[in-house]
Amino acid sequence: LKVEVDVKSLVTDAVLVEKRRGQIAAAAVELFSERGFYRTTIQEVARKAGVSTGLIYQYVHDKEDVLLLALLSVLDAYKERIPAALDGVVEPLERLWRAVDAYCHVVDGSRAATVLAYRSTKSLPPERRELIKAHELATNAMIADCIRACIAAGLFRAVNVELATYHFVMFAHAWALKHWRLRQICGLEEYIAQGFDFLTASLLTPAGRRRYARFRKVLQAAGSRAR
Amino acid sequence: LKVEVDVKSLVTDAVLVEKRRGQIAAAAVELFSERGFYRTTIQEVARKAGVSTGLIYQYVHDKEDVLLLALLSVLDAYKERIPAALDGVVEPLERLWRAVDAYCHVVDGSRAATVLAYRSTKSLPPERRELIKAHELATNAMIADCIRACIAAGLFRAVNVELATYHFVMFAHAWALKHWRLRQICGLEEYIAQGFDFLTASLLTPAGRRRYARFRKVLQAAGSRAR
Amino acid sequence: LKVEVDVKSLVTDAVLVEKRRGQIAAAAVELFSERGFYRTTIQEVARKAGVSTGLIYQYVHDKEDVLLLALLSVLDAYKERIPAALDGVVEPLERLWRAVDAYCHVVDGSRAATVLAYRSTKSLPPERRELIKAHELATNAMIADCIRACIAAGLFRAVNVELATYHFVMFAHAWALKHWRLRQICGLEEYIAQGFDFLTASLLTPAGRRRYARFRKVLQAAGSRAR
Amino acid sequence: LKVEVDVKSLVTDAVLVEKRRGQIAAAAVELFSERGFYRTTIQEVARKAGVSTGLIYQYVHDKEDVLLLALLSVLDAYKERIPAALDGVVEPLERLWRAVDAYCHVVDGSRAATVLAYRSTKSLPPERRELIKAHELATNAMIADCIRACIAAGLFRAVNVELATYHFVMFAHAWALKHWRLRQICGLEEYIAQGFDFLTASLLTPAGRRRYARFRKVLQAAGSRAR
DNA sequence: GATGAATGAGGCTTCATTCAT
DNA sequence: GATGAATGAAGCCTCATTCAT
Repeated sequence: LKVEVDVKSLVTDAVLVEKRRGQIAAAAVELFSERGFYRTTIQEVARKAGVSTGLIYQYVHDKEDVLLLALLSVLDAYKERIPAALDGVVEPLERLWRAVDAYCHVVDGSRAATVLAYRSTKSLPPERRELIKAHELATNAMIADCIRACIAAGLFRAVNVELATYHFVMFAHAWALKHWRLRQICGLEEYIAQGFDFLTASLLTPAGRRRYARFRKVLQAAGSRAR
Repeated sequence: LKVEVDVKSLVTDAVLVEKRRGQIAAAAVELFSERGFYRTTIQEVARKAGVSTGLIYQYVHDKEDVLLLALLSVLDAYKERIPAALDGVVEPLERLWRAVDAYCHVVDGSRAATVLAYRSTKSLPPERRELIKAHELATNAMIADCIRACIAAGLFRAVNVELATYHFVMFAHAWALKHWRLRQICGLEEYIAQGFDFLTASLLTPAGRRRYARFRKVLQAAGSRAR
Repeated sequence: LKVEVDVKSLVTDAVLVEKRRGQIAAAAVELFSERGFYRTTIQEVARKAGVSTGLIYQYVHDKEDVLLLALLSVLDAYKERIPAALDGVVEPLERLWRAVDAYCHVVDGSRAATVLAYRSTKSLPPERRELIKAHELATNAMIADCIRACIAAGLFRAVNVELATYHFVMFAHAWALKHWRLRQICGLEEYIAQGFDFLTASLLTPAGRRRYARFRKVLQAAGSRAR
Repeated sequence: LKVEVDVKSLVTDAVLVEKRRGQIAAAAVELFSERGFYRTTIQEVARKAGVSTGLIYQYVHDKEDVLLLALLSVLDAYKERIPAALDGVVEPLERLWRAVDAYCHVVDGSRAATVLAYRSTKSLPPERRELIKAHELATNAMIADCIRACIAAGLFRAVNVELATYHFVMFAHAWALKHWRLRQICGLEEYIAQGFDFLTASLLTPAGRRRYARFRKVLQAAGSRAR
């Protein structure tokens, strides 16, 4: 858990701070996701984290800071998993696919936390909220970069990249936000495959289309192998 | 405000109930949107609604019921505006466009309320939550029907309709959910136009494409006329 | 209890506000005097006042506001009793004596509260503290006026009136502040008589001295009659 | 810092105990004076004293014991400074003047601490409180002795010595207690001079008056020399 | 039907004190 | 002897809900 913010702590030992905040954030994500921020008490977070109530306030200023810690720990997952998924992949279209695939899998892995972000970001004071937005933009940029590369390679039309990015982002988030319905329609892999097809169809140039056609089999084969 | 649920009221006069609930819901939407459900007190709702605290509990059982009232009043807007936008339009593609356009405008008209729905639906007890979901599905169905009509008319490919619908729905919601960023990129009309183009490109058959090409000018002309 | 300050209240009925604040202040004076401000809980104040905890916060913003109410209610006693004691008395020396006598009796009547003022004024936020100081100055002014009249009548030397006033004021307060020792030395009446003699001896002109000599008997006779 | 009480310490080395308690008391006086006893935390005292939280509890049993230490360290100042000021002076009137002058200067040197004593003594458990009272009586006795000497020398009337003492004591304390107002009226030296004049005028016999008249110049000359 | 004062349970937060290192 | 992280009881304050008028 890398928290770049100065959620001030009374404790000096940096390693310990890291460890405790990790515990607290993990417990908070779980409880806040389940019950929501306001329905969860600090006592419950403490109990689940296996520490005392007072301890939390040595590592955090506010209950709201606990929320911040929780949200950041979720966002950090994106920052780690997407680059990891892209590692070593050079072909632009494949990179985009990997990024979107990773994104959706992270979302799937912590659907409740994703929903939590939508529910609770507004519960933060403006300054904290900005931090969350910055993280989101950073994540989006990873998708946007892939799209830009596809355009540069002549595979995609020259669209407004950021708007296109939001289609992909909302598509990933929807898996969590509308999971209550989507899960009745299809599984995650199919959701990703169909969605990627759908969103990509708008973007592909004729050249891109040819490349994609060849590609798909490989990708899907890779997909089925991986799972 | 048509609340089909039995939010039990101590008052018998149906007309009065309707009126009071309208007042309460309107005040609640405003306050909940601004401050969130938990940060808003019933006393504040009462003050804004211009009634006494006690009165609210004669028309509602719970604070959660006030939330339900608020959310339903928002959802009702869709139920009214989308059909209204379709009224008298027969051409399938135009119907879809009108529906999406109306959807986005409703969202834009009460962005805060849309965000509220995402934030607060989970604060409802399961039973109430189902009600909200049902409303959402009903709204989605209006979009889905338009898509189905396009498919039937040979303008769209035979895709999974509900998945396609969600792309449109999320696109509309995104205008509220990500407004903090999107507004920096483009205005609402351009957002709708570009987004409709984008999502539609995936669906159009060659025949549909021709029709759409002709169509666009008309639609946009209509758009610029309307606004 | 006249509280000229805007300790804001959520309750609108002015009469009720007056009544409730009276209850709260009375309970607070008693408990704070006994146990001190910090050792007394709001719950205890509520119980003693015969109201619920929450009720207090409809008439007061803070626990500190309760302290303010308590202190002001004490200070108000001076504002009422001293003028009352002077009512109808014209002879300057007698007026001073009456004022000091009344002052000391008020202090004696609520010794604990007087000590409370010394203990707790600093617990108030600066703005509130100023209010208390203003009240104190107003009370002092009543003594000072009497001294000034004696000077004008040629009974007292022309000393620095305010410094002289403080000798009288501290003398009265000492009865409460050092009561643990003073009560072992003499009773209140003797304390007042000796103290007045003592402080007055410094001030009297020869003319004043003659007048005082005649006076004393009358005053003391009045004193013994009254008690 | 000589603490004659058995504030029990876990540490045996008497010199170390002395040193540590000195540190703690000094820090406590400063913080308690500023913020008050209850608003100051032990952690703050520890930080200001440059030691760890836990260490304090090796030299003190209670937070209340820290207060006791603090109050005693203040009272000790009187015990040292007043005798020092009297050293070598034999003339009774001068001795009284020196004692009062020293008293007022000590008060002035730690006005906040003087106020602290008035605010916080009641926060001590009765047994501890007695200790403080004993110290105060001891200090008073130094003044009382001077007064008694003046009476014995025929310079003062035969008044109730202890009551007279309290006039001087309250006069000194008032400089701290009412400093917010007194400082606007005069400086310390003038306060002392005028006050001494005032209180003394009541006591002097004709013989004393003559002696005092001669004396005053010397005293004031000494005063202006010293400062 | 409407009012709004009153209730009191519940949660966040502080901080004196302890204890393992 | 010293440290400082950890504990958890306690208190202020909020606010959903009730009920007498």
